[in-house]
Amino acid sequence: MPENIKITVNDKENLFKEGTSVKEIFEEFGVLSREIIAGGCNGKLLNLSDKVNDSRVISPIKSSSPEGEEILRHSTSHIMAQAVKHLFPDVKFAIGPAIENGFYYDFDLEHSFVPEDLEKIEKEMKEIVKVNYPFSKKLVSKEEAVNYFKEKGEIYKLEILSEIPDDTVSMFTQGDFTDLCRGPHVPSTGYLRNFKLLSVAGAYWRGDEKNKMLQRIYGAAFATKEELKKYLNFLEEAKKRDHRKLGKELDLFSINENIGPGLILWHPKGAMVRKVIEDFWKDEHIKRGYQFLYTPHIARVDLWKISGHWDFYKENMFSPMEVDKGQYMLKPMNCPFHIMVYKSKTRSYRDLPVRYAELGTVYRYEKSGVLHGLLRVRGFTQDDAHLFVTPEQLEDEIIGVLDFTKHMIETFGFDKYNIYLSTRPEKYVGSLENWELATNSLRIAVEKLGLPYKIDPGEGVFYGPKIDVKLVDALGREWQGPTVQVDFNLPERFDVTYIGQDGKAHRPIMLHRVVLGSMERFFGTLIEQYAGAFPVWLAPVQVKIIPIADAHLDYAKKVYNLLFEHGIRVELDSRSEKMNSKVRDSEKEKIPYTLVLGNREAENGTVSIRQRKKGNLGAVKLEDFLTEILGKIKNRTID
RNA sequence: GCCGACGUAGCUCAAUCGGUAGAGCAACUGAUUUGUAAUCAGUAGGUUAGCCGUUCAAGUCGGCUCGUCGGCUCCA
Repeated sequence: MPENIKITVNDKENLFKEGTSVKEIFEEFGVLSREIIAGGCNGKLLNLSDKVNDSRVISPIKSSSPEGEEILRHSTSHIMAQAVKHLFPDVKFAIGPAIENGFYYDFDLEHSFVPEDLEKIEKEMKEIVKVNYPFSKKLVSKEEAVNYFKEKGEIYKLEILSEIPDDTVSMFTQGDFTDLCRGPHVPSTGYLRNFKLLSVAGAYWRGDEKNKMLQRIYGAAFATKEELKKYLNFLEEAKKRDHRKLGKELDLFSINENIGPGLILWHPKGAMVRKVIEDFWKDEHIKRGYQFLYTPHIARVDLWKISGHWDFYKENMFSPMEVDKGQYMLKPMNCPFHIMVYKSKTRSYRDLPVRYAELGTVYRYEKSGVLHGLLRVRGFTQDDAHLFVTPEQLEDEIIGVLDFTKHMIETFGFDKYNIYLSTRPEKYVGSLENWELATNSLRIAVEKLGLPYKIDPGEGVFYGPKIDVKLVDALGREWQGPTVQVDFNLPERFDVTYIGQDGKAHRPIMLHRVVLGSMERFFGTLIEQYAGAFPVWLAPVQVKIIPIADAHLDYAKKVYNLLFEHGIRVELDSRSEKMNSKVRDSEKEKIPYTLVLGNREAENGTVSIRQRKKGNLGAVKLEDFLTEILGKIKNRTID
């Protein structure tokens, strides 16, 4: 006969039936963790499925497993809510989930939180931790919960409750604070020690801009002090990689108030990097059978009416300008222009696929609050191309584009990016058959190339399925970069055709694609990828020559001329400064190679190489250095 | 666009209770000629984002505008 056995949970003795699983015990208390340690059993880890047959003290480990962290973070959001309630009794609560690296909670409160409030809240949270309130779970009827929150005036909780279909709901209480919550939670507030409140931001209730804007407090929370420290350190390091900061420090680009927000000035150094990228981009396009176009920046409103942009995209376009009684608009896209080139004569199936590429500068009126350095701007140059293909060619062309994209990402050394395949949304144009064909082609292409991807179901644009590559910035935020999009819409609108073997007109399928995204966004993520220390082939200045004294200027000029003649981007620092000072400047400019030249070098025909971050590497023959650096440039070596 | 914070010399920052806007670096001039991350001295640099207001007096307090930052929303 199974007997009741005593098990200590949350410092209280409880009776359980023999053979109860660890999972059941924790569910009872609303406490769950993947790895569970049982104190009193020699520190042996118990699995959730283990049965308990003797008296034990059970508590969840402070786990760094994903589930454990989520529970920890969610629990931390509860004690933040409790702390806020203590300090601001009028507060109304919305939601407070765990997120990557931490948590947030949305509050409705008259008073606007200021940074000092975060400190106070954090202090109060530490008090709550100190008291070590147990988290206790209680199942109540929905009606009971409604009454509870109605009395407290918690309108947001009531709204959530009204959407829960179940008859019973669970409530979690720690100390004087009770929240509607599915759980699970850690056993008690004492488990939550490694957290930090980071920022306060506005957020619409339910993420809908028609709703009231609430105040959201973000925090970080980890299982261990080390992990929290590591994360806070990461945030500090990320600030140093910020392309906006580096753009200023390295004199790459600027944005001028008088010119306008979101409009980029490329300074000489930034423009040089862009030139290198563009040259490479163009060469690769020629290799892959593309033809280049140049098209205007403005077009009559009529064009945008045909394309549909006037009806569906107007709020994102700069206002029309009056010219000779007609209206012109800045282009937000290049596609209609490319279509017009295609349509400039009758096309045969023999001409297909047609691949038109252009570094096309477009202007989009982005809302002021979304602008972000180089990563979200109002004027930018897409490395655009449009392909006109037959249905039979679709798959091969998509593979070609994705292979191209992969080649670019690898050459530029990106190691952080995510690929998404977006499928048919509810509202769409084109035939189901074509959607099927295109979606499959995209899937086959991405799989053939061995690229890991995720599916975004229903997230495709109305005119066709697409694959997006999202580049990741220093803080881990995603920015859409390369993309290939199938378009069933524009060929219809513009009545694009080709004459088939049967002598009849057919509708080609159109592909839009960018392999970098835009020059601005790509450059921004590139700066963050390398923290401004570009590989030699991309560096705006590849070599800095530092003569030790004026006496060495002649030799320095000789070295300079030789490198310059070989197309190396070289600068000679002939200022009357100390060598140490010039070395420091060169290092701060993140120049890959610094050559220090004095008597020894001049006599032996050598150069003393100082490599970025590595320090002095000693002297080598000038010719040997030339060979090495030319090799690295040619191979686009990534250090 | 929305919520909040912020805006001082080219850059990084200071300026107590509202009482003459300062420093370092950079720039310029001169001296210095140096062996791997800052040579010394001097000079110049400002309508404190802009406008309006309160006040004897505004970088500082209030209002509006512009811009930036963090989010939200948006992102053909």
